[in-house]
Amino acid sequence: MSHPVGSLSEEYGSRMGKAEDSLILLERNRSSEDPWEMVETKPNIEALERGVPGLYFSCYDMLLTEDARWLLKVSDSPATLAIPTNPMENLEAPEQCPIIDSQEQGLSPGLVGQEEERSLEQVQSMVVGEVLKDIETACKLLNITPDATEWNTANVQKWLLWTEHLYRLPHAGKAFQELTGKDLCAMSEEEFRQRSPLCGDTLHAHLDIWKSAAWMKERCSVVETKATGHEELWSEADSSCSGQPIHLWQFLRELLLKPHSYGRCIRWLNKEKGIFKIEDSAHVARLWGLRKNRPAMNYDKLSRSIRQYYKKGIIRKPDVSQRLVYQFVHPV
DNA sequence: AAGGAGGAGCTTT
DNA sequence: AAAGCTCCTCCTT
Repeated sequence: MSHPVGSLSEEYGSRMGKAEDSLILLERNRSSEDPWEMVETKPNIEALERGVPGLYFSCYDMLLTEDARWLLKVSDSPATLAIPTNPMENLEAPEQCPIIDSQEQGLSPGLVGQEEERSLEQVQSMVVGEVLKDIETACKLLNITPDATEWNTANVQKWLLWTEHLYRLPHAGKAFQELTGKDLCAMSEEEFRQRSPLCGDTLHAHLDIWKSAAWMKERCSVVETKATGHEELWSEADSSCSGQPIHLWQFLRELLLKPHSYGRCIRWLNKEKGIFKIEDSAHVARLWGLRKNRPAMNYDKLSRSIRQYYKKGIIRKPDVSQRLVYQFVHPV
């Protein structure tokens, strides 16, 4: 079977080939519903309304197909364009999105072949870039390392919770209790299935992708960083790497820093004055809960914590108080 | 119904 | 001890 990622690079062909099977398996198992309310199809639709002749898609969604070449043939199909987006962080600004042009450009047959090859390569490097980026985001959010072999039992549970949450899998954490990342990595797909008949294979596939990503990071992070333009990949300059537990206000700042990923749930109203609005309170609370490993987190509790900042002079209500709008006392 | 203010006791680090 | 978490009451939008 011809897979999009398989021929990506001879260097890590076999490794990625494995991950690629995992990705396809994931697609088969994934619910057709958008697994993450945070990133809806809205941006795609907006893009369409603007008449952008490009495709915005996630690596996972792309791999749904048997062959990435379909991308060259679907630009006249709006239904295909409204692809449910990747749950994590795939919606780049349009200008940063690789755009796959279609035959609308009136290419000659020969050129079409070349273009296809080029586009395919483009797509492939994008797939890898997106996967790495998604994992990086998950790591920051969960405060775990990308290398699964370094996970302790708590990290494993976090990862499980996260993956289950993303893909609406039944909770299987108990079946993997007491297991470290090393244990997990040593387990076969069959062993995964034994522990969790319902989603063991999916979890195993996901872990495989993480393993591949860690492998690739080690092997050719420089190349990939260049190729995908994601300079911040695996960067250390983040609060999640400082050792200290993250503060709520820092976490909110981080979300605000990434409007591409979180703009649908929290955004600046006035960045200069530090005024921001929580657009989706439940979602921000869920993210905070994930970050702090507090499954019972909700907006009621999160907002109580924000209100504690009033006395400390970190966050306040803006002069004209609005629902879900807060202001950093010391904007950067 | 959802959000906001703040008290109070508890937990985690 | 600090920083939240949790639960709660009362109030506002």
